[in-house]
Amino acid sequence: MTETNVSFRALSESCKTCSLAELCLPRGLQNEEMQRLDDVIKTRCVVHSGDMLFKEGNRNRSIYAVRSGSVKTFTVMESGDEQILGFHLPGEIIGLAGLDEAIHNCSSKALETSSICELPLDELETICLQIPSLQKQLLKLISREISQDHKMLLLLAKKNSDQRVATFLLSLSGRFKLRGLSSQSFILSMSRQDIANYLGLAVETVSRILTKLSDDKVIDVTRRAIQIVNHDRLLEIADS
Amino acid sequence: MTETNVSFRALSESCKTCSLAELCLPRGLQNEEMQRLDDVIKTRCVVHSGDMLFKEGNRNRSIYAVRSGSVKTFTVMESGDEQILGFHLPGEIIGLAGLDEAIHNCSSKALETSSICELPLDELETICLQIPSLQKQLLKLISREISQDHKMLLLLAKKNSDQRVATFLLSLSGRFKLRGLSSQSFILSMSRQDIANYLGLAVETVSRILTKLSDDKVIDVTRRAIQIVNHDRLLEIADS
DNA sequence: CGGCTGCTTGAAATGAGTCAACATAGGTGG
DNA sequence: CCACCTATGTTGACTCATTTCAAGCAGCCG
Repeated sequence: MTETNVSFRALSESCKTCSLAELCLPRGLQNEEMQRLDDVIKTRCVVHSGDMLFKEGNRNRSIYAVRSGSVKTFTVMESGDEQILGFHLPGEIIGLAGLDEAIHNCSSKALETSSICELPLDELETICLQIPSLQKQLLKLISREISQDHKMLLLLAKKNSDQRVATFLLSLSGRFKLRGLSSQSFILSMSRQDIANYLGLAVETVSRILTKLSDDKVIDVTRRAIQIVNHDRLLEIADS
Repeated sequence: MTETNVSFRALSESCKTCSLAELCLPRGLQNEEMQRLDDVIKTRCVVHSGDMLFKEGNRNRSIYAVRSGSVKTFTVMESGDEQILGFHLPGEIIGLAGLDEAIHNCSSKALETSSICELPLDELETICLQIPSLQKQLLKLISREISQDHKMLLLLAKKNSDQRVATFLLSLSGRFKLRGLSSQSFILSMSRQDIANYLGLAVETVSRILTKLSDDKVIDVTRRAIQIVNHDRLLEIADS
């Protein structure tokens, strides 16, 4: 299910504070330049929970922008089980890894009904040559992805289970806030299993920690609805 | 200690198979284009074991190429202890994270006497606008960094200590081979402490596993000298 | 030749995983 | 619309891999 003629301007205005917007907004692109960007966006597709966006091994030099909803990216190990590499909210860009092989080296699946835009990289690169500030922004975006991954490496290498879950909740909270949504209360679009997988823990551990945090009045948990009651304490736990 | 006038051509020819070379070689740049690249390289500096290359928080939009020797990159946590993000061999490029803030968000320290080249990003970007293939290469390079980090996330989230150490040795082995060095026997430039830190393990665990691998005739360990005796078995252990 | 740092080894402690049972919500079909 | 069924999530008891603590060893530098 795809529609054409999605405007980059409309896209970026729908989430002014996020990666996607930054791709074109910060340097104040000219109208003509904007038009060029708009032309790049070939398709916008709507996917439903469980649908695959792209698959590891797909020959497709594109990146994708999440417009609404949320998705996860993951790789599948030889053993068959998956490792989740990230959860992606509206305005975030995915598919930045594996551009070197022109083959996606991770897969992406929708966590709920989501709207996604595809940006063919070849065309994006061409436009970057014409709009210097756009090239800069693209580099920044990718660089930020690396920084994010580094934070995750630290989490997995050094933090214990309490710290991991607390850090995870704070990360989501911060990202919701950035998008003008409540940082205090939000709905998890991913299962406990997905959270556990992402954080390198067992489902049972995640469940226990959420229960503990709830008992301690740090958060309030009702199924997938999270309310952060004591933000400071959560921060304390995350960085112990 | 810096010298000027380091040629990109010389640089890339000294390690034909690695990231640095790929930055300019694959598309067959013209001589004139090569000259532009050469001009970008401002300084080449020689650092000694323990010297800092760049520091977290430094305001410096540059990336660095390891010409000889080896370095580690790491962040320092609130608690004060460091998390090593990667070890970097000749031909590899570092400093790709944090370009978004124009501030290094990790530090880098030499593991042995090493020669490093600095590439100011602003100038590199300018040249990218003039040489389209260079822009492509730069993107590929950064993208590969992300792929590498994703492999590491998987390692930390899913692999046990045996698998981690085996994977680490195989990674080094493969990278040495890529550089025309022996993939069978090599010297570790990093301490057990650094390996443990990088792999999210305790020093003692790393030591024990190396001893066990040695007892099992999979590798031969003499202090920091490693010899891979049974490569297939090591692969088996890494992916179990 | 000390003394230092890096490495190894053993024994004990523990955090998180595994296994198993149970609870609950949401979806499906009678 | 209700009853059932399956998914997902929770909880408890036990196990085990890895860490921690402690001690000893070996190479290396001044």
